[in-house]
Amino acid sequence: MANSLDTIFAALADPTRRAILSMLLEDDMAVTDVAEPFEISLAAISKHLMILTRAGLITQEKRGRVKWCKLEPDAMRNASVWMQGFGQFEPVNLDAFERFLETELDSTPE
Amino acid sequence: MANSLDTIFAALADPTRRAILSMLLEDDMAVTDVAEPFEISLAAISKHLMILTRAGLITQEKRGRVKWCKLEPDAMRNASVWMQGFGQFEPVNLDAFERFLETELDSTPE
DNA sequence: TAGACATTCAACCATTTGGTTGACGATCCC
DNA sequence: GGGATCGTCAACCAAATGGTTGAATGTCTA
Repeated sequence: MANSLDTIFAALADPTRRAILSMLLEDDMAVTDVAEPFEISLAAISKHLMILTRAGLITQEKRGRVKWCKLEPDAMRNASVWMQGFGQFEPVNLDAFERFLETELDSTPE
Repeated sequence: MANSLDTIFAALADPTRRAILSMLLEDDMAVTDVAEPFEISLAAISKHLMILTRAGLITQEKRGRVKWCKLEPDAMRNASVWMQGFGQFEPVNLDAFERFLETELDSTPE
């Protein structure tokens, strides 16, 4: 299930993947260009991009032989909102909150 | 290094650990009481609590033979701030959450 | 003091993760 | 057509993860 808190937080737990997200904040990028600043193999980057895609944090679109990677900032919103639950509001039922986020995801257009 | 984004996000990626954090939102708890609702062993819970502690998300204080677990909501701030850098997701829609709670009450008889 | 309780430690296991390399399927362009 | 480029796949590896069980440690209490 894409966009679950599990996959989003797991995707964010890796520094390489967070760096990729930061790069994509500037602009959409081809896979090869994403890989350029890193010292690991292209295949490894490709795997990282898969994980980010499964988490819904980016989308990939192939045009010709180039696959373009695009940041999807909204995906982080659920995780962000979940985290806001700690500290900001008064004791709230976070289980209910998690269910709320799930139903919200189902109903979010696009 | 406690409180790094790596350890915080990795700690949050597990549903058991998120559930524990939610429980601690209500009140401080002893390890045994934390473990009670889960079906895994006490040792496994102890490990989860270690991970949450290393991430700085909780603290543990031993009084007598009981070790009390306490939520540290501030620790999430670093991660939260990092995430805010991505996109302008709207602030938490508390109204929507309240409506959700109402419909949930209607649909889940007790 | 002996037992019960609270918690961790140690050893172990299966699965996942993050990386490698080499081969492969597309696609562009000369 | 044929070579270069883009990206993934497959097989493999080491290390980390999440779980188990049983023994050990420390503390309370009858």
